[in-house]
Amino acid sequence: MTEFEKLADLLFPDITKTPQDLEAQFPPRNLKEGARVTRFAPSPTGFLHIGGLFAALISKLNAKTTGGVFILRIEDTDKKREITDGVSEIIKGLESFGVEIDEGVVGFNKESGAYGPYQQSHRAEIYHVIAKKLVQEGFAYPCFCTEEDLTSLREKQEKEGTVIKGYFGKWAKCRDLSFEEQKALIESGAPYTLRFRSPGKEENKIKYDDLIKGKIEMQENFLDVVLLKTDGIPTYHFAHAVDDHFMRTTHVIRGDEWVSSVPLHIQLFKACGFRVPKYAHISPIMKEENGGKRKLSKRKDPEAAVTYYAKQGFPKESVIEYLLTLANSNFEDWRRANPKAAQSEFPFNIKKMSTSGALFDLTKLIDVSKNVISLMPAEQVYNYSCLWAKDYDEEFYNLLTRDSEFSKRIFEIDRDTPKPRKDIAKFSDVKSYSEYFFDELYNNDYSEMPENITKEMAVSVLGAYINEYNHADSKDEWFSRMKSLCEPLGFTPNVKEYKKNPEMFKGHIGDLSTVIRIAVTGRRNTPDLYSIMQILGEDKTKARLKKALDFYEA
RNA sequence: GGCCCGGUGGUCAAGUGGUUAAGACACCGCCCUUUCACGGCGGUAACACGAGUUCGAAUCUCGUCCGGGUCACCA
Repeated sequence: MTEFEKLADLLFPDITKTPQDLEAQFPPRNLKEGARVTRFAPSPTGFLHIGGLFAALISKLNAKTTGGVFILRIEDTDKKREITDGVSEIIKGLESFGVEIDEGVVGFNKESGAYGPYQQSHRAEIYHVIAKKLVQEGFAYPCFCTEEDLTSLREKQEKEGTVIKGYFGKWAKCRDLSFEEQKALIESGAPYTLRFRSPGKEENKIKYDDLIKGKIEMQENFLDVVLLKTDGIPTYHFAHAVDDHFMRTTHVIRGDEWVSSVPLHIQLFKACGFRVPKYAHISPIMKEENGGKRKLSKRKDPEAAVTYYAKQGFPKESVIEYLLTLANSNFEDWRRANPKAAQSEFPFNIKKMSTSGALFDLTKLIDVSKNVISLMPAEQVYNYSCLWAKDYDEEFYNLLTRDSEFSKRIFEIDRDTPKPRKDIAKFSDVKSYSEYFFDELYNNDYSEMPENITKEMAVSVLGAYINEYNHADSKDEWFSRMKSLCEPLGFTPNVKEYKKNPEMFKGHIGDLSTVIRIAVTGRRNTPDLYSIMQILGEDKTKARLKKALDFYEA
């Protein structure tokens, strides 16, 4: 028995399983050639970042387009960061954007799949089996340095001006402790971490091919990083290697803050005897702040949280649609060619992802969202609006649902046409878009009336129109009637004619309809007036016209 | 500071030695039009800088500058 093996037994007396047992327990997946296994592995902070959603989406797409598997794993190795039920928040977030989890943590205390547990806090034994093997092979050793030791080490390195800081070479005090020293310390009950005995050399370079960033050459890792913390829980690096190996992840897709640890990760996979997965590092979504770019921040930027979009009333389809435009620049071309195709049909290609971080563009999101909503059937817009209002504007919710048939007709205006209107970008826009349909919200003081329309004009137009109004008119009849009203009142039905000789008329058909429009809706700008009056109904329309007439006559 | 990545209009971006340097959003103008929206047409606006290599550089090389990331018993 070598001293490494003796040390391993001393460190992990209870571990009897072997790496081979784990290999057998978590065998290679039986998937078709080219199928990718991806995963999203957040820590349960109870906060789903838009960048996290983005990474999850990309991972999901990669699995889906190749017939693979998308896993949700929870990285809860840091108790300090964890909050109560942060897991549900993440699952809910993913679900509410339609990013479906194939395997892993699928609900509160619920897992599905044969490669679990999927929550790192439940995988202690698995990590220890591999840690033991590393010790046996000399790839890991116990380190008894305290936090104070490490702080003073850093200070010394600072003072000496060492270019590279960290635990390595002559600084790695515990790396070359003799077995007797280690044994004595362990038996004395001294706390220790387990460190990687890096086989790397400072002067070596390694190369790897990132699916997004391309070929990258970096210095080899030679730092003896911590694998297991004092409490026996693994650090991210170690957990990453063990989990992604035994979950048989083929493609690790994550934020690009990780590229600098790739050399470490590759080394770790190799030391463990694992096959190195493919890496794809996604650039973060940024925000502009006084001329500079910075990552969207959880603390400072409300739009960093995925819940922000729900609060604003952006449909999930819009957020995903926007994210897809950022992900693959040919998405918009595809969308133009396939306006009604489901997002899932887009042939996503991870190699087409941009290598640098995009600024989040709310204006673009709004545009994308208007398009998305304009193509939804009225019923769906109505349902979504109700869902939103129920949570964020109860009063409006009550109005919307009071007479659902009536409300739905509002959304039908100019909808199923080749050129649908694009008034609504988010459901919080619906109230102001539709308020004049509801007496409770309609509060007309006629202040919108343009200045060129005098009181006398308003009175004559309204007076004549009320007499002529016929609710049974078809749209064409209705408009003809408006036109025929023009001449007796000194208006012209022909706008061009008016523009040629403005002095000959009091106004044109547009001015006339403006008077009616403001009387009925209180606005200068609305969708098709005929539709509005039809929806409002004869009584209400007439009452509003009459009320306006009274106002101008007074 | 070391290491890594990146810099094409305000934003997202095509582009891999020869292009009038695409397209989308935003902005402006015109047209359509009963208003608005939609739609159509047009416009303003970009290869960070400096040296090379080459007949020829946004594209290749080097340097400079700027931006981002990372250097924990956090992920």
